Amino acid sequence: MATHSSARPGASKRSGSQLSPEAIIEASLRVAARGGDDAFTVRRLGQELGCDPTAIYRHFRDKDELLLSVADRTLGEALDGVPHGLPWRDRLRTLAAESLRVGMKYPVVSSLMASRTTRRPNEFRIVELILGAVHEAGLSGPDAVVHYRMFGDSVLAYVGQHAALQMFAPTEREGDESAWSREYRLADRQRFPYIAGLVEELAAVTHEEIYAARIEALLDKIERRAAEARAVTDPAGAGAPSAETTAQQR
Amino acid sequence: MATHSSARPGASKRSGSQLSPEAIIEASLRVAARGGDDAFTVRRLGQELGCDPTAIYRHFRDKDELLLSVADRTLGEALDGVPHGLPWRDRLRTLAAESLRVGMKYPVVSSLMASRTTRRPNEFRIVELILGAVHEAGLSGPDAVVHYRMFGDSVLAYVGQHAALQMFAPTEREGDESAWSREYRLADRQRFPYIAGLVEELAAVTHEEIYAARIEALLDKIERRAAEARAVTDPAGAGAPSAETTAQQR
DNA sequence: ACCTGAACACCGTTCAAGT
DNA sequence: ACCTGAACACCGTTCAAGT
Repeated sequence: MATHSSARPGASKRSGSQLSPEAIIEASLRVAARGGDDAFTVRRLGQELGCDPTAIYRHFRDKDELLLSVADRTLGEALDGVPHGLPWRDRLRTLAAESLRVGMKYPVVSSLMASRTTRRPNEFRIVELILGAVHEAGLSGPDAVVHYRMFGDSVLAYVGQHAALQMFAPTEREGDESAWSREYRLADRQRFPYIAGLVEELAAVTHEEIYAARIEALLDKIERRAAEARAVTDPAGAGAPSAETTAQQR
Repeated sequence: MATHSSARPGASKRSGSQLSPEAIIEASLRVAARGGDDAFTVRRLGQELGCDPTAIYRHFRDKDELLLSVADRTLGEALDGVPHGLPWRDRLRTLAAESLRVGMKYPVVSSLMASRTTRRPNEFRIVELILGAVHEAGLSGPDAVVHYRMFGDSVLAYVGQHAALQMFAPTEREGDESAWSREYRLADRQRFPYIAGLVEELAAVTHEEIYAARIEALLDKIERRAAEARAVTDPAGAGAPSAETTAQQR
Protein backbone atom coordinates (compact mmCIF):
# COMPACT_ATOMS: atom_id res chain seq x y z
CA MET A 1 0.00 0.00 0.00
CA ALA A 2 2.84 2.40 0.76
CA THR A 3 4.44 3.67 -2.42
CA HIS A 4 7.32 5.67 -3.90
CA SER A 5 9.26 8.50 -2.26
CA SER A 6 9.27 12.07 -3.48
CA ALA A 7 12.25 13.85 -1.93
CA ARG A 8 10.50 17.11 -1.03
CA PRO A 9 11.66 17.89 2.48
CA GLY A 10 8.85 17.63 5.01
CA ALA A 11 6.53 16.14 2.44
CA SER A 12 4.81 12.83 2.92
CA LYS A 13 6.39 9.64 1.79
CA ARG A 14 3.06 7.93 2.09
CA SER A 15 -0.22 8.41 0.34
CA GLY A 16 -1.89 11.33 2.10
CA SER A 17 -0.31 10.95 5.53
CA GLN A 18 2.65 12.67 7.07
CA LEU A 19 4.02 12.03 10.46
CA SER A 20 4.95 14.78 12.85
CA PRO A 21 4.27 15.42 16.54
CA GLU A 22 1.65 17.90 15.38
CA ALA A 23 -0.13 15.41 13.12
CA ILE A 24 -0.09 12.76 15.85
CA ILE A 25 -1.53 15.13 18.43
CA GLU A 26 -4.31 16.16 16.09
CA ALA A 27 -5.13 12.56 15.24
CA SER A 28 -5.26 11.83 18.98
CA LEU A 29 -7.75 14.63 19.52
CA ARG A 30 -9.89 13.34 16.67
CA VAL A 31 -10.07 9.77 17.93
CA ALA A 32 -10.49 10.94 21.54
CA ALA A 33 -13.45 13.10 20.53
CA ARG A 34 -14.94 10.21 18.59
CA GLY A 35 -15.02 8.18 21.78
CA GLY A 36 -15.44 4.45 22.16
CA ASP A 37 -13.38 1.75 23.77
CA ASP A 38 -10.21 2.12 21.71
CA ALA A 39 -10.37 5.89 21.71
CA PHE A 40 -6.75 6.34 22.66
CA THR A 41 -4.60 3.34 21.77
CA VAL A 42 -1.49 3.40 19.62
CA ARG A 43 -3.02 0.87 17.24
CA ARG A 44 -6.11 3.04 16.75
CA LEU A 45 -3.84 6.01 16.21
CA GLY A 46 -1.83 4.18 13.56
CA GLN A 47 -5.08 3.40 11.81
CA GLU A 48 -6.18 7.04 11.94
CA LEU A 49 -2.82 8.22 10.63
CA GLY A 50 -2.54 5.50 8.01
CA CYS A 51 0.80 4.37 9.31
CA ASP A 52 2.23 1.60 11.42
CA PRO A 53 1.22 2.03 15.07
CA THR A 54 4.80 1.94 16.28
CA ALA A 55 5.82 4.86 14.05
CA ILE A 56 4.54 7.09 16.83
CA TYR A 57 7.52 6.14 18.94
CA ARG A 58 9.69 8.07 16.49
CA HIS A 59 8.09 11.28 17.78
CA PHE A 60 7.15 10.57 21.38
CA ARG A 61 9.20 8.67 23.93
CA ASP A 62 6.11 6.82 25.13
CA LYS A 63 2.38 7.11 25.26
CA ASP A 64 2.49 9.14 28.45
CA GLU A 65 4.54 11.82 26.72
CA LEU A 66 1.93 11.94 23.96
CA LEU A 67 -0.87 12.10 26.50
CA LEU A 68 0.65 15.14 28.18
CA SER A 69 1.00 16.91 24.84
CA VAL A 70 -2.55 16.09 23.85
CA ALA A 71 -3.88 17.09 27.25
CA ASP A 72 -2.10 20.42 27.06
CA ARG A 73 -3.95 21.09 23.82
CA THR A 74 -7.27 20.51 25.53
CA LEU A 75 -6.22 22.91 28.29
CA GLY A 76 -5.62 25.49 25.58
CA GLU A 77 -9.05 24.85 24.13
CA ALA A 78 -10.61 25.45 27.55
CA LEU A 79 -8.59 28.64 28.01
CA ASP A 80 -9.73 30.00 24.66
CA GLY A 81 -13.29 29.85 25.95
CA VAL A 82 -12.55 32.27 28.79
CA PRO A 83 -13.02 35.88 27.64
CA HIS A 84 -10.66 38.58 28.86
CA GLY A 85 -11.74 41.30 31.20
CA LEU A 86 -14.07 39.32 33.43
CA PRO A 87 -13.92 40.00 37.16
CA TRP A 88 -12.07 37.25 39.04
CA ARG A 89 -15.10 35.31 40.20
CA ASP A 90 -16.69 35.14 36.77
CA ARG A 91 -13.29 34.36 35.30
CA LEU A 92 -12.85 31.30 37.51
CA ARG A 93 -16.45 30.25 37.07
CA THR A 94 -16.09 30.41 33.32
CA LEU A 95 -12.80 28.53 33.45
CA ALA A 96 -14.50 25.77 35.44
CA ALA A 97 -17.37 25.58 32.97
CA GLU A 98 -15.06 25.54 29.95
CA SER A 99 -12.84 22.91 31.54
CA LEU A 100 -15.86 20.69 32.00
CA ARG A 101 -17.11 21.31 28.48
CA VAL A 102 -13.77 20.55 26.86
CA GLY A 103 -13.12 17.69 29.24
CA MET A 104 -16.33 15.99 28.19
CA LYS A 105 -15.41 16.53 24.56
CA TYR A 106 -12.26 14.40 25.06
CA PRO A 107 -13.23 12.05 27.90
CA VAL A 108 -10.34 9.60 27.50
CA VAL A 109 -7.84 12.41 27.79
CA SER A 110 -9.38 14.16 30.77
CA SER A 111 -9.93 10.95 32.70
CA LEU A 112 -6.25 10.08 32.26
CA MET A 113 -5.18 13.61 33.19
CA ALA A 114 -7.13 13.95 36.43
CA SER A 115 -4.09 13.38 38.60
CA ARG A 116 -1.42 14.72 36.29
CA THR A 117 0.50 17.85 35.50
CA THR A 118 1.34 18.57 31.86
CA ARG A 119 4.20 21.00 32.61
CA ARG A 120 3.51 22.49 29.20
CA PRO A 121 2.63 25.97 27.87
CA ASN A 122 -1.14 25.93 28.27
CA GLU A 123 -0.91 24.62 31.80
CA PHE A 124 1.34 27.57 32.59
CA ARG A 125 -1.29 29.88 31.15
CA ILE A 126 -4.03 28.33 33.27
CA VAL A 127 -1.94 28.52 36.42
CA GLU A 128 -1.20 32.15 35.65
CA LEU A 129 -4.90 32.83 35.06
CA ILE A 130 -5.94 31.30 38.38
CA LEU A 131 -3.12 32.95 40.31
CA GLY A 132 -4.11 36.27 38.75
CA ALA A 133 -7.72 35.71 39.77
CA VAL A 134 -6.95 34.86 43.39
CA HIS A 135 -4.59 37.84 43.52
CA GLU A 136 -7.40 40.04 42.28
CA ALA A 137 -9.60 38.49 44.95
CA GLY A 138 -7.07 39.68 47.50
CA LEU A 139 -4.87 36.67 48.24
CA SER A 140 -1.10 36.68 48.14
CA GLY A 141 1.89 34.50 49.01
CA PRO A 142 1.22 31.01 50.38
CA ASP A 143 -2.50 31.81 50.64
CA ALA A 144 -2.68 32.50 46.92
CA VAL A 145 -0.91 29.24 46.13
CA VAL A 146 -2.94 27.03 48.45
CA HIS A 147 -6.19 28.43 47.09
CA TYR A 148 -5.05 28.22 43.50
CA ARG A 149 -4.24 24.53 44.03
CA MET A 150 -7.51 23.97 45.87
CA PHE A 151 -9.40 25.36 42.89
CA GLY A 152 -7.30 23.93 40.08
CA ASP A 153 -6.96 20.42 41.48
CA SER A 154 -10.63 20.32 42.31
CA VAL A 155 -11.74 21.26 38.80
CA LEU A 156 -9.31 18.76 37.30
CA ALA A 157 -10.54 16.00 39.58
CA TYR A 158 -14.19 16.71 38.93
CA VAL A 159 -13.79 16.81 35.18
CA GLY A 160 -11.79 13.58 35.24
CA GLN A 161 -14.34 11.91 37.47
CA HIS A 162 -17.20 12.91 35.23
CA ALA A 163 -15.35 11.95 32.04
CA ALA A 164 -14.43 8.53 33.41
CA LEU A 165 -18.06 7.90 34.25
CA GLN A 166 -19.16 8.88 30.76
CA MET A 167 -16.63 6.50 29.24
CA PHE A 168 -18.02 3.39 30.84
CA ALA A 169 -19.78 0.90 28.70
CA PRO A 170 -23.49 1.73 28.77
CA THR A 171 -24.34 -1.26 30.94
CA GLU A 172 -21.96 -0.35 33.72
CA ARG A 173 -22.71 3.35 33.54
CA GLU A 174 -26.38 2.67 33.70
CA GLY A 175 -25.76 0.59 36.80
CA ASP A 176 -23.90 3.39 38.50
CA GLU A 177 -26.25 6.16 37.53
CA SER A 178 -29.50 4.42 38.17
CA ALA A 179 -28.33 3.27 41.59
CA TRP A 180 -29.97 6.30 43.16
CA SER A 181 -33.33 5.47 41.74
CA ARG A 182 -33.08 1.68 42.11
CA GLU A 183 -30.86 0.25 44.84
CA TYR A 184 -31.20 3.27 47.07
CA ARG A 185 -34.96 3.15 46.76
CA LEU A 186 -34.85 -0.26 48.42
CA ALA A 187 -32.82 0.90 51.41
CA ASP A 188 -34.04 -0.31 54.79
CA ARG A 189 -35.95 2.53 56.46
CA GLN A 190 -34.79 1.44 59.90
CA ARG A 191 -31.09 1.37 59.22
CA PHE A 192 -31.05 4.21 56.69
CA PRO A 193 -33.71 6.73 57.67
CA TYR A 194 -32.11 9.70 55.93
CA ILE A 195 -31.69 7.81 52.68
CA ALA A 196 -35.25 6.53 52.88
CA GLY A 197 -36.53 10.02 53.55
CA LEU A 198 -34.68 11.49 50.56
CA VAL A 199 -35.01 8.85 47.83
CA GLU A 200 -36.79 11.18 45.45
CA GLU A 201 -34.25 13.95 45.91
CA LEU A 202 -31.37 11.49 45.55
CA ALA A 203 -32.73 10.33 42.21
CA ALA A 204 -33.50 13.83 40.97
CA VAL A 205 -30.30 15.71 41.73
CA THR A 206 -28.28 16.73 38.64
CA HIS A 207 -24.57 16.89 37.94
CA GLU A 208 -24.94 20.56 37.09
CA GLU A 209 -26.30 21.42 40.53
CA ILE A 210 -23.54 19.45 42.21
CA TYR A 211 -20.80 21.04 40.13
CA ALA A 212 -22.20 24.50 40.73
CA ALA A 213 -22.35 23.95 44.49
CA ARG A 214 -18.78 22.74 44.49
CA ILE A 215 -17.41 25.63 42.45
CA GLU A 216 -19.31 28.21 44.46
CA ALA A 217 -18.03 26.66 47.68
CA LEU A 218 -14.47 27.13 46.45
CA LEU A 219 -15.07 30.68 45.21
CA ASP A 220 -16.72 31.63 48.50
CA LYS A 221 -13.75 30.22 50.35
CA ILE A 222 -11.34 32.36 48.31
CA GLU A 223 -13.43 35.45 48.92
CA ARG A 224 -13.74 34.87 52.65
CA ARG A 225 -10.08 34.07 53.08
CA ALA A 226 -9.24 37.28 51.26
CA ALA A 227 -11.55 39.20 53.59
CA GLU A 228 -9.75 37.70 56.57
CA ALA A 229 -6.39 38.65 55.14
CA ARG A 230 -7.57 42.21 54.54
CA ALA A 231 -8.93 42.47 58.06
CA VAL A 232 -5.47 41.62 59.41
CA THR A 233 -3.38 43.95 57.27
CA ASP A 234 -5.95 46.74 57.18
CA PRO A 235 -8.21 46.47 60.25
CA ALA A 236 -9.95 49.77 59.46
CA GLY A 237 -11.17 49.83 55.87
CA ALA A 238 -12.75 46.44 55.42
CA GLY A 239 -15.73 48.18 53.85
CA ALA A 240 -14.94 48.81 50.18
CA PRO A 241 -12.86 45.76 49.42
CA SER A 242 -11.38 45.26 46.04
CA ALA A 243 -11.04 48.38 43.88
CA GLU A 244 -7.30 48.83 44.40
CA THR A 245 -6.29 45.24 45.00
CA THR A 246 -7.81 44.58 41.59
CA ALA A 247 -4.95 46.35 39.79
CA GLN A 248 -3.14 43.92 37.55
CA GLN A 249 0.61 43.94 37.49
CA ARG A 250 0.93 44.18 33.76
CA MET B 1 1.60 -29.09 42.43
CA ALA B 2 -2.08 -29.44 43.34
CA THR B 3 -2.73 -32.63 45.27
CA HIS B 4 -5.41 -34.97 46.69
CA SER B 5 -8.94 -34.12 47.73
CA SER B 6 -10.27 -34.42 51.26
CA ALA B 7 -14.05 -34.42 51.07
CA ARG B 8 -14.71 -32.24 54.12
CA PRO B 9 -17.42 -29.84 53.00
CA GLY B 10 -16.18 -26.26 52.78
CA ALA B 11 -12.62 -27.39 53.28
CA SER B 12 -9.93 -26.73 50.76
CA LYS B 13 -9.28 -29.12 47.96
CA ARG B 14 -5.93 -27.47 47.52
CA SER B 15 -2.95 -27.05 49.78
CA GLY B 16 -3.86 -24.19 52.10
CA SER B 17 -6.27 -22.26 49.89
CA GLN B 18 -10.00 -22.22 49.65
CA LEU B 19 -12.00 -20.20 47.23
CA SER B 20 -14.93 -18.06 48.23
CA PRO B 21 -15.97 -14.49 47.48
CA GLU B 22 -14.70 -13.64 50.95
CA ALA B 23 -11.26 -15.15 50.37
CA ILE B 24 -10.95 -13.44 47.00
CA ILE B 25 -11.86 -10.04 48.44
CA GLU B 26 -9.33 -10.44 51.23
CA ALA B 27 -6.62 -11.50 48.81
CA SER B 28 -7.46 -8.44 46.71
CA LEU B 29 -7.03 -6.16 49.70
CA ARG B 30 -3.69 -7.78 50.53
CA VAL B 31 -2.22 -7.36 47.06
CA ALA B 32 -3.72 -3.88 46.70
CA ALA B 33 -2.08 -2.81 49.96
CA ARG B 34 1.23 -4.30 48.85
CA GLY B 35 1.15 -2.02 45.81
CA GLY B 36 3.22 -2.24 42.68
CA ASP B 37 2.33 -2.49 39.02
CA ASP B 38 0.33 -5.71 39.10
CA ALA B 39 -1.39 -4.81 42.35
CA PHE B 40 -4.83 -5.73 41.08
CA THR B 41 -4.76 -8.19 38.19
CA VAL B 42 -6.54 -11.52 38.05
CA ARG B 43 -3.24 -13.30 37.42
CA ARG B 44 -1.67 -11.73 40.49
CA LEU B 45 -4.76 -12.68 42.44
CA GLY B 46 -4.55 -16.30 41.31
CA GLN B 47 -0.96 -16.34 42.48
CA GLU B 48 -1.92 -14.91 45.88
CA LEU B 49 -4.73 -17.44 46.26
CA GLY B 50 -2.68 -20.37 44.95
CA CYS B 51 -5.28 -21.17 42.32
CA ASP B 52 -5.79 -20.65 38.64
CA PRO B 53 -6.47 -16.99 37.82
CA THR B 54 -9.69 -17.79 36.03
CA ALA B 55 -11.17 -19.53 39.06
CA ILE B 56 -12.20 -16.08 40.24
CA TYR B 57 -14.85 -15.99 37.54
CA ARG B 58 -16.68 -18.74 39.41
CA HIS B 59 -17.43 -16.18 42.16
CA PHE B 60 -17.57 -12.83 40.40
CA ARG B 61 -19.17 -12.07 37.04
CA ASP B 62 -16.21 -9.94 36.05
CA LYS B 63 -13.40 -7.90 37.51
CA ASP B 64 -15.58 -4.83 37.88
CA GLU B 65 -17.94 -6.75 40.15
CA LEU B 66 -14.96 -7.77 42.28
CA LEU B 67 -13.68 -4.20 42.34
CA LEU B 68 -16.97 -2.90 43.67
CA SER B 69 -16.96 -5.51 46.43
CA VAL B 70 -13.38 -4.77 47.37
CA ALA B 71 -13.99 -1.03 47.27
CA ASP B 72 -16.99 -1.38 49.55
CA ARG B 73 -14.71 -3.06 52.08
CA THR B 74 -12.37 -0.10 52.03
CA LEU B 75 -15.34 2.22 52.57
CA GLY B 76 -16.16 0.17 55.64
CA GLU B 77 -12.61 0.51 56.88
CA ALA B 78 -12.83 4.30 56.54
CA LEU B 79 -16.17 4.35 58.34
CA ASP B 80 -14.77 2.36 61.24
CA GLY B 81 -12.31 5.18 61.85
CA VAL B 82 -15.07 7.70 62.46
CA PRO B 83 -16.09 7.71 66.14
CA HIS B 84 -19.72 8.13 67.09
CA GLY B 85 -21.00 11.22 68.79
CA LEU B 86 -18.94 13.84 67.01
CA PRO B 87 -20.68 17.07 66.02
CA TRP B 88 -21.45 17.18 62.30
CA ARG B 89 -18.47 19.26 61.24
CA ASP B 90 -15.95 17.09 63.03
CA ARG B 91 -17.75 14.00 61.80
CA LEU B 92 -17.37 15.02 58.16
CA ARG B 93 -13.82 16.22 58.70
CA THR B 94 -12.90 12.89 60.25
CA LEU B 95 -14.63 10.98 57.47
CA ALA B 96 -12.61 12.94 54.91
CA ALA B 97 -9.37 12.23 56.75
CA GLU B 98 -10.16 8.53 57.16
CA SER B 99 -11.17 8.23 53.52
CA LEU B 100 -7.83 9.65 52.50
CA ARG B 101 -5.93 7.42 54.91
CA VAL B 102 -7.66 4.23 53.78
CA GLY B 103 -7.59 5.34 50.14
CA MET B 104 -3.82 5.69 50.25
CA LYS B 105 -3.58 2.28 51.88
CA TYR B 106 -5.21 0.70 48.79
CA PRO B 107 -4.26 3.09 45.99
CA VAL B 108 -5.23 0.80 43.09
CA VAL B 109 -8.71 0.41 44.47
CA SER B 110 -9.36 4.05 45.26
CA SER B 111 -8.01 5.27 41.94
CA LEU B 112 -10.36 2.90 40.13
CA MET B 113 -13.28 3.90 42.36
CA ALA B 114 -12.99 7.66 41.99
CA SER B 115 -15.89 7.88 39.56
CA ARG B 116 -17.88 4.90 40.73
CA THR B 117 -20.68 3.93 43.02
CA THR B 118 -20.45 0.58 44.83
CA ARG B 119 -24.20 0.31 45.58
CA ARG B 120 -23.21 -1.90 48.48
CA PRO B 121 -23.76 -1.87 52.25
CA ASN B 122 -20.89 0.32 53.36
CA GLU B 123 -21.64 2.92 50.74
CA PHE B 124 -25.16 3.08 52.13
CA ARG B 125 -23.70 3.63 55.58
CA ILE B 126 -21.48 6.47 54.35
CA VAL B 127 -24.32 8.14 52.49
CA GLU B 128 -26.44 7.86 55.63
CA LEU B 129 -23.63 9.35 57.71
CA ILE B 130 -23.17 12.33 55.41
CA LEU B 131 -26.91 12.92 55.05
CA GLY B 132 -27.21 12.78 58.84
CA ALA B 133 -24.43 15.31 59.20
CA VAL B 134 -25.87 17.82 56.73
CA HIS B 135 -29.26 17.37 58.37
CA GLU B 136 -27.68 18.17 61.71
CA ALA B 137 -26.07 21.20 60.06
CA GLY B 138 -29.55 22.33 59.14
CA LEU B 139 -30.10 21.26 55.55
CA SER B 140 -33.08 19.31 54.29
CA GLY B 141 -34.67 18.11 51.07
CA PRO B 142 -32.90 18.88 47.78
CA ASP B 143 -30.43 21.09 49.63
CA ALA B 144 -29.34 18.20 51.81
CA VAL B 145 -28.86 15.96 48.78
CA VAL B 146 -26.94 18.47 46.66
CA HIS B 147 -24.57 19.22 49.51
CA TYR B 148 -24.14 15.58 50.40
CA ARG B 149 -23.14 14.86 46.79
CA MET B 150 -20.90 17.91 46.72
CA PHE B 151 -19.05 16.63 49.75
CA GLY B 152 -19.05 12.92 48.97
CA ASP B 153 -18.08 13.19 45.31
CA SER B 154 -15.39 15.69 46.16
CA VAL B 155 -13.76 13.47 48.78
CA LEU B 156 -13.93 10.47 46.45
CA ALA B 157 -12.38 12.43 43.60
CA TYR B 158 -9.59 13.85 45.73
CA VAL B 159 -8.67 10.50 47.20
CA GLY B 160 -8.69 8.88 43.77
CA GLN B 161 -6.61 11.68 42.31
CA HIS B 162 -4.04 11.42 45.06
CA ALA B 163 -3.94 7.61 44.92
CA ALA B 164 -3.45 7.60 41.15
CA LEU B 165 -0.55 9.97 41.52
CA GLN B 166 1.06 7.78 44.17
CA MET B 167 0.74 4.74 41.91
CA PHE B 168 2.84 6.15 39.09
CA ALA B 169 6.22 4.69 38.46
CA PRO B 170 8.76 6.75 40.39
CA THR B 171 10.14 8.42 37.27
CA GLU B 172 6.81 9.77 36.08
CA ARG B 173 5.69 10.75 39.55
CA GLU B 174 8.92 12.57 40.14
CA GLY B 175 8.34 14.45 36.90
CA ASP B 176 4.90 15.54 37.97
CA GLU B 177 5.75 16.43 41.51
CA SER B 178 8.99 18.23 40.90
CA ALA B 179 7.41 20.30 38.16
CA TRP B 180 6.65 23.03 40.64
CA SER B 181 10.26 23.35 41.68
CA ARG B 182 11.79 22.77 38.23
CA GLU B 183 9.80 23.68 35.13
CA TYR B 184 7.81 26.35 36.90
CA ARG B 185 10.97 27.91 38.22
CA LEU B 186 12.02 28.56 34.64
CA ALA B 187 8.80 30.32 33.68
CA ASP B 188 9.21 33.51 31.70
CA ARG B 189 8.74 36.46 34.09
CA GLN B 190 7.18 38.56 31.34
CA ARG B 191 4.49 36.13 30.30
CA PHE B 192 3.91 34.58 33.73
CA PRO B 193 4.46 37.25 36.37
CA TYR B 194 2.31 35.58 39.03
CA ILE B 195 4.03 32.24 38.62
CA ALA B 196 7.43 33.91 38.68
CA GLY B 197 6.51 35.84 41.82
CA LEU B 198 5.33 32.72 43.64
CA VAL B 199 7.82 30.00 42.62
CA GLU B 200 8.93 29.38 46.18
CA GLU B 201 5.39 29.08 47.45
CA LEU B 202 4.42 26.83 44.54
CA ALA B 203 7.23 24.45 45.38
CA ALA B 204 6.56 24.51 49.12
CA VAL B 205 2.79 23.94 49.30
CA THR B 206 1.77 20.57 50.71
CA HIS B 207 -1.04 18.16 49.86
CA GLU B 208 -2.24 18.41 53.43
CA GLU B 209 -2.79 22.17 53.22
CA ILE B 210 -4.60 21.80 49.91
CA TYR B 211 -6.87 19.03 51.16
CA ALA B 212 -7.66 20.94 54.33
CA ALA B 213 -8.56 24.08 52.36
CA ARG B 214 -10.81 22.06 50.12
CA ILE B 215 -12.63 20.26 52.91
CA GLU B 216 -13.08 23.43 54.95
CA ALA B 217 -14.45 25.20 51.87
CA LEU B 218 -17.11 22.49 51.55
CA LEU B 219 -17.95 22.49 55.25
CA ASP B 220 -18.23 26.30 55.27
CA LYS B 221 -20.56 26.09 52.29
CA ILE B 222 -22.82 23.62 54.10
CA GLU B 223 -22.89 25.80 57.20
CA ARG B 224 -23.65 28.99 55.28
CA ARG B 225 -26.32 27.37 53.16
CA ALA B 226 -27.96 26.09 56.33
CA ALA B 227 -27.85 29.60 57.80
CA GLU B 228 -29.58 30.92 54.66
CA ALA B 229 -32.24 28.25 54.90
CA ARG B 230 -32.83 29.05 58.56
CA ALA B 231 -33.08 32.77 57.79
CA VAL B 232 -35.90 32.04 55.33
CA THR B 233 -37.99 29.71 57.48
CA ASP B 234 -37.24 31.46 60.79
CA PRO B 235 -36.29 35.09 60.06
CA ALA B 236 -36.17 36.00 63.76
CA GLY B 237 -34.03 33.55 65.70
CA ALA B 238 -30.90 33.08 63.58
CA GLY B 239 -28.81 33.53 66.70
CA ALA B 240 -28.39 30.16 68.48
CA PRO B 241 -28.38 27.77 65.55
CA SER B 242 -28.02 24.09 66.10
CA ALA B 243 -28.97 22.75 69.51
CA GLU B 244 -32.36 21.37 68.49
CA THR B 245 -31.68 20.63 64.85
CA THR B 246 -28.99 18.33 66.20
CA ALA B 247 -31.53 15.78 67.38
CA GLN B 248 -31.07 12.50 65.54
CA GLN B 249 -34.12 10.61 64.40
CA ARG B 250 -33.21 7.33 65.98
C1' DA C 1 -19.86 -29.04 41.08
C1' DC C 2 -15.99 -26.92 40.75
C1' DC C 3 -11.48 -25.83 38.90
C1' DT C 4 -8.09 -25.88 35.07
C1' DG C 5 -5.51 -24.14 31.38
C1' DA C 6 -5.29 -23.39 26.58
C1' DA C 7 -6.82 -19.89 23.75
C1' DC C 8 -8.67 -15.35 22.21
C1' DA C 9 -8.62 -10.57 21.46
C1' DC C 10 -6.62 -7.10 23.18
C1' DC C 11 -2.71 -3.67 25.42
C1' DG C 12 2.17 -0.71 25.19
C1' DT C 13 6.74 -1.24 23.68
C1' DT C 14 11.24 -2.98 21.55
C1' DC C 15 14.26 -3.86 17.90
C1' DA C 16 16.15 -6.13 13.90
C1' DA C 17 15.07 -5.54 9.28
C1' DG C 18 13.80 -3.05 5.44
C1' DT C 19 13.74 1.23 2.13
C1' DA D 1 16.72 8.93 8.21
C1' DC D 2 12.68 7.14 8.82
C1' DC D 3 9.20 3.57 8.93
C1' DT D 4 7.85 -1.39 9.27
C1' DG D 5 6.20 -5.40 11.39
C1' DA D 6 7.28 -9.40 13.92
C1' DA D 7 7.76 -10.29 18.56
C1' DC D 8 7.51 -9.74 23.66
C1' DA D 9 5.37 -9.40 27.97
C1' DC D 10 1.47 -8.19 29.49
C1' DC D 11 -4.10 -7.52 30.08
C1' DG D 12 -9.39 -9.52 31.02
C1' DT D 13 -12.22 -13.17 29.63
C1' DT D 14 -14.24 -17.55 27.47
C1' DC D 15 -14.95 -22.31 27.21
C1' DA D 16 -13.97 -27.14 26.32
C1' DA D 17 -11.79 -30.37 29.07
C1' DG D 18 -10.63 -32.42 33.17
C1' DT D 19 -11.54 -34.31 38.19
